[in-house]
Amino acid sequence: MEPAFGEVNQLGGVFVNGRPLPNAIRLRIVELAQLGIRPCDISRQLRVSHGCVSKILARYNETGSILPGAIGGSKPRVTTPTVVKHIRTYKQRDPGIFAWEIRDRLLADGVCDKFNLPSVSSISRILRNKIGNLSQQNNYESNKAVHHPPPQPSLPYNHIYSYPSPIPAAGAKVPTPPGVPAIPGHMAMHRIWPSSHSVTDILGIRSITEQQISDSSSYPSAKVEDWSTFNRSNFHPSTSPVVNGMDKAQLEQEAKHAQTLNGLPTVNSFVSAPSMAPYHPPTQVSPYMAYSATTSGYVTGHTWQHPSGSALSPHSCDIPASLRFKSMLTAREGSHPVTASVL
DNA sequence: TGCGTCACGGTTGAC
DNA sequence: AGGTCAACCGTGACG
Repeated sequence: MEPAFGEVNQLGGVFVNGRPLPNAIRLRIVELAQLGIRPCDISRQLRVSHGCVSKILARYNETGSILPGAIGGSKPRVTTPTVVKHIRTYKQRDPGIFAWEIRDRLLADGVCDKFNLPSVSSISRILRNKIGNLSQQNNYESNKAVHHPPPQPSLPYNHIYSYPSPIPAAGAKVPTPPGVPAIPGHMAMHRIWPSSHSVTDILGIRSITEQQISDSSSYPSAKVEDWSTFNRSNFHPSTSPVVNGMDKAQLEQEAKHAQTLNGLPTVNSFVSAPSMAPYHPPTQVSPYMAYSATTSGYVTGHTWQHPSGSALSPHSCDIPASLRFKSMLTAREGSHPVTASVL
């Protein structure tokens, strides 16, 4: 259940306890760091605790990914994809087979050893939940030739826990698991600064804005995690109306939200925490929406609406910070066209 | 003052 | 269906 309220940290930034920061913020942290902004300044500017900034940067340096890790779930201890596949095979060959027989077979065939042999109840659960009864299985068999892709190849189950496709500083590669769409570049960004010299680009706003459309994660919550979540749940892109692991309708809706925002970049629209009503969503809008991980999204949006009517902007920058930052950029980059969107 | 680290309270999702 | 557990999260405090 998503919390109805965000919390405000010591810096005045809004966060949701237990949930990752929105991608836009994470991305921005990395971008600012790449500009040479000190972590402490990033922390103040984005109103994110320095511990968090430190952690995100450290992770980025280590993995090349800005994404949070996969939250929740647990590693399959015994019911690995391979085991499931074998159980399915046994069941297909002998629909009347008992769970204990399957168990014996797994052991006899060397699929499992005595240490990772599933219990009879586990096998029953697999039969019930993952394989279904025989008639369903037969339907599956007959249908899959028409619509369904073949069962997923068994994957080493710890791939699930590997970082979702970090893009590696050195250009290397964490392979995208079969059946799993590659992570958009902005999610595991290249460590190459955009070539465009507009401040918008320098600030990464364009990439973030583009993210509005492709980034499911208005708030990473279920969204970002989807990159890993659908890994875990054997998501298969060709069997469901999803786009990159997102429900397409939801994606479109969120994209529409993003596009129908007022469009003002609001980097300067910070409302200090003390002036904020304790997160007062007008409706049952999730605070995640407020985070809408987009540059304009995380500063505007239909979400954190201050009772006075001004949009709240969790994690947005205050004016002095922005100006300070801008001057830093100017000094650093020389003169670049300053797009109005930033100011 | 800046930053790495860690305890804490929280969320999540497979089992 | 609901509890458990182990993963993750960001904050805040400490050194």
